[in-house]
Amino acid sequence: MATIYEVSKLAGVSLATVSRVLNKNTPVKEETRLKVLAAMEQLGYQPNSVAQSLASNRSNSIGIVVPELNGPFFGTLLSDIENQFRQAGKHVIIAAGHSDEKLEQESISFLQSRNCDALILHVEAVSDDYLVELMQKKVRFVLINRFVAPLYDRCITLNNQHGGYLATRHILEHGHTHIGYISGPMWKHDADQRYKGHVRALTEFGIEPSEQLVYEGDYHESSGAAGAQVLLQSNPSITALVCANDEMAAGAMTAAREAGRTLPDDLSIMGFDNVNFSHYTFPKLTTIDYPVGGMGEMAAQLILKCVYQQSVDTIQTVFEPRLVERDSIKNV
Amino acid sequence: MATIYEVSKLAGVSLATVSRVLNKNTPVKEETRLKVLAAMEQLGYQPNSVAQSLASNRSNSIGIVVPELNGPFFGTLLSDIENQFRQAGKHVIIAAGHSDEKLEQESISFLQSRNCDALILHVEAVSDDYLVELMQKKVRFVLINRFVAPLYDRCITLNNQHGGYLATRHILEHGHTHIGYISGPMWKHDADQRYKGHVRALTEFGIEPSEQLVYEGDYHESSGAAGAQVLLQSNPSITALVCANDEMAAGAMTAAREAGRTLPDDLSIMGFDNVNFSHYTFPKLTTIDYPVGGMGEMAAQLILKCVYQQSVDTIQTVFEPRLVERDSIKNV
DNA sequence: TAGTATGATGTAAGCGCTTTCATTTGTAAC
DNA sequence: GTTACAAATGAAAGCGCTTACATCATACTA
Repeated sequence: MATIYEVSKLAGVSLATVSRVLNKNTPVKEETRLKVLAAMEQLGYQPNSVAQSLASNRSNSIGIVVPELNGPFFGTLLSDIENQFRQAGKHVIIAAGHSDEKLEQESISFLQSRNCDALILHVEAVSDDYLVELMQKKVRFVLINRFVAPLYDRCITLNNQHGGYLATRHILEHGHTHIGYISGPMWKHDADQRYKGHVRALTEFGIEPSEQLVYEGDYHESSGAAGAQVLLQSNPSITALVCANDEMAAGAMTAAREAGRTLPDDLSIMGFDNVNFSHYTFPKLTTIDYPVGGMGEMAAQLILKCVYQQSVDTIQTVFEPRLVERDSIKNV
Repeated sequence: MATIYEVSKLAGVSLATVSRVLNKNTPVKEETRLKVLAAMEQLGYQPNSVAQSLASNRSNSIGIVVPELNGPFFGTLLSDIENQFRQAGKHVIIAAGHSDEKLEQESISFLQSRNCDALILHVEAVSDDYLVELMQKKVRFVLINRFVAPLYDRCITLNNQHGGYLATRHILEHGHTHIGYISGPMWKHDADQRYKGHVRALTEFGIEPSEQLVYEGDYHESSGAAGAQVLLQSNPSITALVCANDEMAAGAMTAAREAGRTLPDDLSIMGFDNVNFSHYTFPKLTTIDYPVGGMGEMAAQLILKCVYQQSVDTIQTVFEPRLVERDSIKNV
């Protein structure tokens, strides 16, 4: 592999000049520039990004922590983030946090030791204090799907409560009054907010929220199935089930059918997230769209702006969910 | 951030000694080792991986090119690869090739410029010759889901033909004789092989393969729907549909229902891949399991062995598909 | 006791770049 | 032809580490 030194020799200029045409940060006479470019071409020169990083103290890499790498939700997120950065000549390093405090912290320090210029964090188990400390240590990062007040300007969030509200309101508008709710783990902020939205909608329609009608799941398919089974058995009068995400909704569909219900006629089911498989279910799932893609892009933009000083379009930090009507909801 | 220099000063030893306790590659007296470790602890020392890379000419990073970052298939692949490397203290840099020759090449040289120690490639558009050239340039890489003869020892493949055979044989064993086939893009090696397996099974059962019964899709859901629509309309006697992947099978289900068929009674549907949403469909999809996870792990192992000289369990390069019976196939 | 092998540690030269500061060159004003 | 100033370029010092080689202490052999 040719180095900058060989290029400089061939072009008859100094190292510094080659570096300058590379970085375009200092004017170089057009004539010399062309000589240098020709030399690079001839040698098939490729800058060594590791040496660049060491010398400039910038790695042009962004670390990302997400709970899981697989799963429809994070795939989309990663894909959109990668896209943005790729266009800017940056690259992403990805680590999985598995919703575990220790693993999340490990992932973060792993990425820091990799000299990432910035981090994008979708973390759930780590405390707010830990994140605030991180900021105080001058670590540059953006938070996705989490709001921490002292970090308000680096949080990209979804209005989860409004999403939960929209979901249940839609069901109520179809005349349902006996509505089961399968929540996510309540210690997760988004699960809590979605549930709050659900309660708000019920209240607005004059229905008393009841603990009997709530099952706390873990966002996985199997807990959706378990939840549906439990709720339908103990409350046979239920005509609709609101699930805090699509995976659990899919599980609930299976369990509901096994409990003898015909979908959607005997039971309406609502999802949340609008992940890419949600129209593979039968009946096709009515759900709340979570604009993951947009949020990922926005996180990338925020970093491009704050860390790399690039000018970007307006920054938006709060995103709004949207109802996606398909076939899983029927009038009661 | 503390450097190795400060650690050496505090511990009262030389730079080299600190480096040695860090790398564990040269014996250091236990007593000194402890002194050094204590100094590191006290300073909160974290090695600078960029400097390490530059000095050692190893970046401890592995580049991965996949067609897409989202999608159930690649999510699983990435997840398993990341896991393996993470445990070994390596990290992965991911790029999307989008099944496009130019983009795939760009991704590869992007990762090379990032000084990856090795690459894992799931590429489809780039030519065999290009890959052979890459090998000749001493680029270290492993190929997933692709066989190129001169690179035989670095290809991790699935026996796609056998998978295609298993799929169709299973349908035939259920008494079907009018079987439609929705293939992937025939220029892709796996699509071609799966189809060959299909034909082999038909022949074995004494059925003449007919072009009328084949629709060439693109592996996406929509083409599965289109394929089902076309085939069922032009060949109403079809009682089973074999799809070259699960996405298209999901699309086919929707279209079949729209064409008035009841599933699985009026029409049996077979998938391929066993992606994670395949049991969200209704009826749950019978399919061919593609052991992505295992293959990703194996690719990682191969690199750990050849590039990082770690001893690993046996290396397996050809994987076998396996039938997964669910509910989408009925006797005719 | 001298001689030699062995293990532990130190010295210093890079790895391939960026960047500060100094120098040279070119241009315009006098 | 000088002088003054700006633009272009060069020289060289790092960035934080690894590693070949040199050195030194220690233990063992004869």
